[in-house]
This record gives sequence, C-alpha cells and structure tokens, in this order.
Amino acid sequence: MGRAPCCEKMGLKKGPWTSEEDKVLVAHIQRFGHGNWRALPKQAGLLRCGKSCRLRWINYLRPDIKRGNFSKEEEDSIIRLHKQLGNRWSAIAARLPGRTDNEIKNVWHTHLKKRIEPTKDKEEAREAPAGGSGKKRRPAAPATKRGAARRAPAATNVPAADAAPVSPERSASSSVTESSVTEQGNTGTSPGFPKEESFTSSPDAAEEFQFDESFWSETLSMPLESFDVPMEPCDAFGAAATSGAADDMDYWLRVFMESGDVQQELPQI
DNA sequence: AATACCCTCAACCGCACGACA
DNA sequence: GTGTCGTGCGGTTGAGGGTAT
Repeated sequence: MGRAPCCEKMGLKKGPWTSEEDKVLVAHIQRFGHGNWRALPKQAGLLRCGKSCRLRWINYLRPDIKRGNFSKEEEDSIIRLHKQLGNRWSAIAARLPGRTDNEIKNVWHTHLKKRIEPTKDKEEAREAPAGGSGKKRRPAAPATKRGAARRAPAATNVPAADAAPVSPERSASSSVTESSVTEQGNTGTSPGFPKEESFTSSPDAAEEFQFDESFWSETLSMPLESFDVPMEPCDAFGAAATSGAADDMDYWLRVFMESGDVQQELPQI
C-alpha cells in the first residue's frame, strides 16, 4: 500500500533547522500541543513537513531531553539492553529517560558497537580495506527485517515467528515521546543548540548554555496572542502522556519483569 | 599552514502499523 | 472489508568539525 509522501515536497524546507524555526515550533507546541503533526507546520507557519517537525521536537527540542555525553552507566545500560532488545532503539530509549532513540542509535554505531565487537570490526575493515577516498560510510548495521521486529499489536504478546533479536520485549516499544514526555517540569537542559558537554566546562560551553537558557525563557514567555491560529490551548505534552501511556508503561514493565529478561536493567521508569 | 582523512550527529527516507471513514 | 491518513520506527546519509599527516 504505497503511501503518498508525508508532505507535498514543493516549497517545504529541508535540512538543518534554524533557531528561528526552533522557536516557532517550540512555542507552538508549548501553547497548543502536537495533536496533529501533519497540520502543525501549517498552523505554526513553518515551511516544514510534519514529519520533520516531529523529529525535531522529539530528538532535539523536547524540554526533558538530557543532553551531553553519555555516562558510563548509560553506556553500559545501552549495551545490556541492546543485547536483550536488539536494534530496537525506541525500546532502549524508553529505559533511558531523557535520551532519544536517535541519540542512542548514534552512540551505538559510533562507540558502543566498536567496543563490544572489536574483532568483528577489524575483520570487516580488512574485507573492505580503506576502500576508497574521502568520507567513508561505516558499514551498515545488520539489516533487520523491517517491521518484523517492530511494534507488537496493542495489548498482544504474540512473539513473531521470525528471528528477531528478542521476542517478549518487542511490544515494549513505548515511544520516547510517550514515555518521557511527562517530565515537563524538567527543563534543566536546553534544546536546539549545541550540547553542553557534561564532562567539560569550557567557557565556550558555558556561553552556549547561557544562550540556551535565554532561548527557553524567551520562547516560553511569548504571548499567546502572537499566535493567530484559533486553537484550543492544551497541555503541550499531550494528555495521553499523563494517563494512558503511563498505564501502558506499567503494564509492559510488569510483562518484562515477569518475563525475567529485564530485571536489574530498569533503574527507573 | 595546508590538506586529507575520520568521526559525530542532526536530519532524511521509506516502511509498517493502528485508527478511522 | 478496504483504502487512506497520521504516526512511529529503524536505517541511512551527508555536512561540518576534529585530528592526523
């Protein structure tokens, strides 16, 4: 069932987000929530497709995102969870509050994979020796069958027949958005701008951080009247995040605990 | 100092799923 | 029952910064 592209490409901007766009998006979501990503860019006056807005929000602008380097504990958790869950980054992210699937995926491919598979990597490197000039793409991650290891049907626990890396956990893929979005008050770190390095504190970093803070205060203090879109104000983080999704998480948490796979690995949820 | 190479990460792409008409 | 829509997910790409030569 081929779906039309998520957006009519004409006229829509692609590529890196500007701070202006970030402000607009954040302000809009803070005021009106994101009930409909597809309609959001139009309502907010952004020349982006809804998908792009969603990604930007989830991976970068959400106030509860923890930025900065991964701690040793986090890295260890990722390794353990990856062992259990495979490339199910969203499920892994759900266990690491404040971290996004994209971020975890990046960390895995850039650091952790090498750490746990040094020999394998060497072999691959030998098979495909420097292979070329200039920028080289790293070898692709082992392809998992699309969809096969993906979300389970809601409230079912039927393991798929294929050889997905894990079976019982597959249904745990509460999205990052659902799982962590409730921590609205936790706006300690700031989105949309260079990460502050948690282990370095250069003056430059401090400067960036200052800017971040002002970004948020500025954004959050924007008057509602500056939006002429007649929408119902609502919780910027969506009502679902406060009740239904939390219940889901509890349910799946119980399932995992009972499955015996994920016991010590759940420091918090 | 200049250049080439490497690494990181934000963003894009395409597919699959659930909801709904 | 079927098709479409909206969303979520994992894989992949490429710009840009960092490092080595």
